Amino acid sequence: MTEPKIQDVARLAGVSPSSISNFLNNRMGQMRPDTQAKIQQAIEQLGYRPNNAARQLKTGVASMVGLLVPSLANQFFGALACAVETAAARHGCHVMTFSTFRDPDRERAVMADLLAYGVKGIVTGSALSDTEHLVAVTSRCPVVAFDIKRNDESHARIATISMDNAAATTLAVQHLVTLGHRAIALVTPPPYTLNRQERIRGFLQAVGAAGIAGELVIADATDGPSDPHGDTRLFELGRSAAARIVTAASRPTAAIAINDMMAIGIGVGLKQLGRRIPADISLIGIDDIFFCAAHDPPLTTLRQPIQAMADAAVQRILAPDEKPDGALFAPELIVRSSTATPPR
Amino acid sequence: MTEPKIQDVARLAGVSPSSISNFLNNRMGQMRPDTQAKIQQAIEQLGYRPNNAARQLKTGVASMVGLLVPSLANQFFGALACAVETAAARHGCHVMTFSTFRDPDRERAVMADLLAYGVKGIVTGSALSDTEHLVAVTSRCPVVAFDIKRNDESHARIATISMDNAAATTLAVQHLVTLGHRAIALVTPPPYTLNRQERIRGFLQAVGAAGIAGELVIADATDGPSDPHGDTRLFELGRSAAARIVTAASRPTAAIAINDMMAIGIGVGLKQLGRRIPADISLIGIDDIFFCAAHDPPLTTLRQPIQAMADAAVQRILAPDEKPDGALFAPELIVRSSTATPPR
DNA sequence: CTGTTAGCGCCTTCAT
DNA sequence: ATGAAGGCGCTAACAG
Repeated sequence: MTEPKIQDVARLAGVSPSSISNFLNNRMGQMRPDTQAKIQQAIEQLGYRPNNAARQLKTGVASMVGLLVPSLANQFFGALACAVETAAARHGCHVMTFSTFRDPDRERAVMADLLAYGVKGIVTGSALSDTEHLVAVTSRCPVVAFDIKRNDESHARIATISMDNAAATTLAVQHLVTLGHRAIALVTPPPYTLNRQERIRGFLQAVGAAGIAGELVIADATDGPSDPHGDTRLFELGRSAAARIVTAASRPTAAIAINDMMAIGIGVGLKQLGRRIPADISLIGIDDIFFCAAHDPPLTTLRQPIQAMADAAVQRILAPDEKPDGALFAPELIVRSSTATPPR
Repeated sequence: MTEPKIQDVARLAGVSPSSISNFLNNRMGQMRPDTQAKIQQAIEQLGYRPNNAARQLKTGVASMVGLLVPSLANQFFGALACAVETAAARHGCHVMTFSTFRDPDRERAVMADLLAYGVKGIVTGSALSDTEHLVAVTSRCPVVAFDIKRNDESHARIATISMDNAAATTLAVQHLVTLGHRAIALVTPPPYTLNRQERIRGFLQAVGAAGIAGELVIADATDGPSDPHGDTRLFELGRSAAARIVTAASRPTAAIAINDMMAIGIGVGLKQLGRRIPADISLIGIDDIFFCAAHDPPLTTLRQPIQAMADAAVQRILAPDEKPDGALFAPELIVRSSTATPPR
């Protein structure tokens, strides 16, 4: 239970602690090979590992970046966390992840915890419930946001990573139009976030450009069970929205969901209503979470390039001098089996 | 970018640093209320947060536990990470999570990283690819495993948290037998882990006790794409195993999958073969991941009490003196719509 | 090329 | 009830 320290290694190797330190930090510029060998052997013999706390205290920086997500139990954010971990590893960094459960107080608290750990920067995939507070954090370390509510001047110091949300819905509409659809619905929760607003804008624009009917279905259910993990709510919202798609005035033959979770809910709702997908109605999601492939039928979707986005987010923090890797990331249309030509 | 330190607070509050320290550690025994108030105000005014690295260096322990999972992109382990985070929070602890991607070298490396951070203990949900190494780690800090390959004497120092795996399959069989099934298949990858062996044992035993036919389908595909995230492989294995269920000599009218991911794959495969669930064949999974509810039809499953298990794992590390909270956790049968009476 | 030294920010006796 | 002092393990000058 008592770890060997740098002095123990130095003693065993017959050199001074600073040589060990140099060795550990790859400052081998002027070190004789035999010294290196001795050090290496002493380290292994003792099973020595440098104490991160001491190192951090001395250097002032941890080799950690912080990550905030609504919940790791949410498939999308689990995948995001995985991508961020991979991205950080490329820079020799570790990731400390916190779930906020969409609780503003908890969000504030874990931000403070992250700061106390001396993280090099914070990536947040959690909605910004308290903009003021987040902005304050930027004075302590770089902050990169994946989801942002507004995009005004107060966020100048918050870097934003985003897919081209308008392009996603535009591509979806174009795919559907090519298939022959003339009336399409977009199903979304209330557009509180910029992401959603952009998706709506892209939808409206594409539908207008194609000269077809666009039906906006805002699914809002305050009666649902509270949902700290963020999965259930969207799913349920989608399921209950299915009826509104079916009864919409413009008689849509296809539905675009604000994301895959909602699409899956819509799929279940539609089937309960006796509609077949895609024979009666086509369905498209956004994100490309794993279960799109397992859905019945496999779900056509617009894939978010999560790894590329995570790479960019981490790069903004750990290598801010490199060229900012693109502003908006392009969604990729993944055609599976939930879209087809409209009935009749 | 430069954090206030304890001295700054002391100066502003007009007291000594140690009073601040006492305040921070709730050693308020002899402190005058007005002093406390001054300190409190100074802290808020400066936005002061104690430096974790310094605290840890001094006290020797971090308030962190480590968590190893194959990948957070895997739904089950995302949920597990979430549960562990919640459990640790109850003890005022944070969690540092690493994905191993089932790479033994990486597993070793991140274990070492965790040790270097001075974690209080390590929870591993990753298969033990290198038992020797893990055992070595137990001399540095407590280790709790969720999934273990063997259970021999060498693991005496590794605490194990497990659902009663045999009970899960037994319950599944009993549920099916009650429904009227007389021939049941268990579909599993090769039983490399104790978990799987136990599930098989429970299955065989229950099937024998009921006097019905039990078909063991070992799905083994080395030709599949490598799958660092662990989702795809099981899904694909399930899908390709569907044909073997259908053609099995005992003509099973129901299938139990080793877990939900595989069950979902089996479901897709069965449908591709033209079989309806549950009309033609019943299907049961194990775990109760979120998508069971979204599956078509909603999947009957044996729920793992993840939160209770996470609580127990964390307790073993952070409060080892309390009574060990049960050895085996009971699975809970969640009946949805994928099971019904057999055809004819 | 390697050893010596002086803290990093905090906590913990021990005095006061 | 509060202040002073030493050191946790490591790194980064600077000596030698």
